[in-house]
Amino acid sequence: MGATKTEHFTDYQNHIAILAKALGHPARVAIIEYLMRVETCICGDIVNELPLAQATVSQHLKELKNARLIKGSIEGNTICYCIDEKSIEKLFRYFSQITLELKTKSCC
Amino acid sequence: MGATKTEHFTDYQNHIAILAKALGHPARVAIIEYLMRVETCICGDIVNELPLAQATVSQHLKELKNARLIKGSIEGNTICYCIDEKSIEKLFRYFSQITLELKTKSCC
DNA sequence: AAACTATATCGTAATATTGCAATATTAAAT
DNA sequence: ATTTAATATTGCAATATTACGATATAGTTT
Repeated sequence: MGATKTEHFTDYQNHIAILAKALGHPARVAIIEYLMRVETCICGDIVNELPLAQATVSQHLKELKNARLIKGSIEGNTICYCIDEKSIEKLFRYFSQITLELKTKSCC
Repeated sequence: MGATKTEHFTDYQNHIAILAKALGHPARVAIIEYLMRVETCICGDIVNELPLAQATVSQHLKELKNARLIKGSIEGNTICYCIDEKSIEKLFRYFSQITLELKTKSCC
């Protein structure tokens, strides 16, 4: 007990859940927002932007990377992070579809 | 330590995180999908639809309700659940905006 | 090479989540 | 009033997440 029973759900359901879960923490939402705000992908500086210790930020970045919401490429001494369009687009399409279908329903 | 430091983030960031977190489990994604699939809002039957015990499903429904992703109205003996448009639309707008802004950036 | 900088990993404590059996609650049917 | 049904709550074990200090790693600068 205690662990999520992923095997009972479809790949699609699991993937949406993984993406959503990765955004299920305000620090990680803040990281995405920061990456949007800066011109292109930024090298470094994410730690200074957040009210959390360096180790904690690094951990949050790792989770965003594992979910493929961001990409990081090593740029000499620093690491250049940016948003992974594909994942955001998948979420966009998901909520877009639900929003659209909801319009055809007469509900509560 | 251990608890999320919500106070350091904006209301908006916290709200997006709460909505995303609620969808951060495949069972809850499956519930949303089921509510989409059926004609209007459905009374009952959600438990039979999922590969989890009744108590577990009830808990997942509670979390979706707390995040305001679904609404439940008592209908005599059963409960009528349906998706809360406003929350889905907020997520739609969020990812819509990111997708749009990403197009204006030349990145990785 | 030694010092410095940026980021990752380890270890660990506090807290949260997941899942379920058992039990409670509430309304409907008999 | 009892029984039946649908759903919620409680209690608990297993597991995951959050946060951070300390330490490791790897590239840069001197």
